[in-house]
Amino acid sequence: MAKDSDTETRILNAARAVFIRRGTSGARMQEIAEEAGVNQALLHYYFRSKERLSEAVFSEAATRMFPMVIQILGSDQTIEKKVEGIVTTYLDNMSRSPFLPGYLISELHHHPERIHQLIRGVAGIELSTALKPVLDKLDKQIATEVRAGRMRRISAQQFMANLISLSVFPFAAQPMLRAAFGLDEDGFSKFIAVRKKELPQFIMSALTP
Amino acid sequence: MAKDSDTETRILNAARAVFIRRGTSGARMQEIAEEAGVNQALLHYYFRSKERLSEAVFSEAATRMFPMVIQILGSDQTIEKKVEGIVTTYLDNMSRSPFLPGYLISELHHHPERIHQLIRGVAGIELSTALKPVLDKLDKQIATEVRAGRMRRISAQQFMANLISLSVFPFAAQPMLRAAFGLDEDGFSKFIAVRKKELPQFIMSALTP
DNA sequence: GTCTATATTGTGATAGAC
DNA sequence: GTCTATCACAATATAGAC
Repeated sequence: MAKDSDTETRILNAARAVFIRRGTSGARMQEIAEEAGVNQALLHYYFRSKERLSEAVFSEAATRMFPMVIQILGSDQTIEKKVEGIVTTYLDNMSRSPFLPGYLISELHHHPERIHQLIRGVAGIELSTALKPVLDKLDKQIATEVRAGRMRRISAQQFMANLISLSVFPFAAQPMLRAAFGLDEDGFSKFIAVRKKELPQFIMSALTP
Repeated sequence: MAKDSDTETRILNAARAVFIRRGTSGARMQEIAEEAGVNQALLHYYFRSKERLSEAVFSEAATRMFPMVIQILGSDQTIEKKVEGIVTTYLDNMSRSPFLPGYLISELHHHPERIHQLIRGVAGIELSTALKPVLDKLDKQIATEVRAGRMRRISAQQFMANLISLSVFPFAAQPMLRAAFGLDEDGFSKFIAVRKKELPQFIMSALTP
């Protein structure tokens, strides 16, 4: 039911913006209150503490990041479709939320214990438990392709790490890349657009014997 | 001359550990003082403020990260040697400082203005200015290879982004990868060792027609 | 150079009126 | 549900003795 201008929703929206911008330690309840257009006491009325509010934001962010790769890599598509699916899905998603990767890396770097909070919120199980069958299935699929001479040997782990690295890192390192290449916001978007077109070919070419 | 147990050096070492672990906002002067085995007042005696101390740590970290790629990609080696050089250098360096990428991404994400501090400390010039001739030269080198039929077309920017993504991202996302793959510290090291061997082949295969 | 106070401000959280 | 006022403590920074 909750209208988009519900006080609780407005607070959560403001919290998301501030936590992602400042990080959990750098965020101030006062700034969140201002951005939500309410006073600081209301934040505690709805979320009890800064800690709980930050957990709500983190869980939501993690949920937007992790299920996709599991769903796509665990599907019954060809390797080529999976590569395209990961690249397209992540580049599109991250283009809409370009600060998500940096925020998640930052949070997990400074609060590694939060990793246990991952996925559990969305599927009720541990991340590695959810991923295990996906990796096993992918290893088998790759083995079949290798035997048919259509693919070079690579473990599902390394395969997945390469896909995510190539798709997500440019967003996580966006400030560095922009400074290094001298790109403004629009230039960076174009850089990503090129990537979206070329990355699947690049990866498939690396996988083909 | 400065002995390794100089008070100033001990403070800087402690600051490096704490800032990298907690981030600039999360770090506490008290924790740094404890880790250095001195009291809080001495931190201000040597570095005047938390801000300045954090700048010292950040500059040092940035300097350990960025010059390598410029040096290697700007050299006169073959593309293959450059790929090998980047992968080996970064994987070795990051293995020794596995928290560096996460720290730098985190800092630059929450304090993007710090980007201007980059490189200037080491070469006295802007990052993009230092990189421009390197990218131009690399573009020419790639064009030559393409004309000779030895390489697929790719821009120096995308080429460099791919190299760094594949080499650095796994360290930046270390907490996620370890949770996802169920790896302990040793398991992660082995994962990186495999990467060091396979990544150059993977990349060269992607670049070859 | 190094220490022990201490000043001063910032910040999460709560009490209580409306 | 929402506000103002305020508490309690954390954290940076400084003064001044040794």
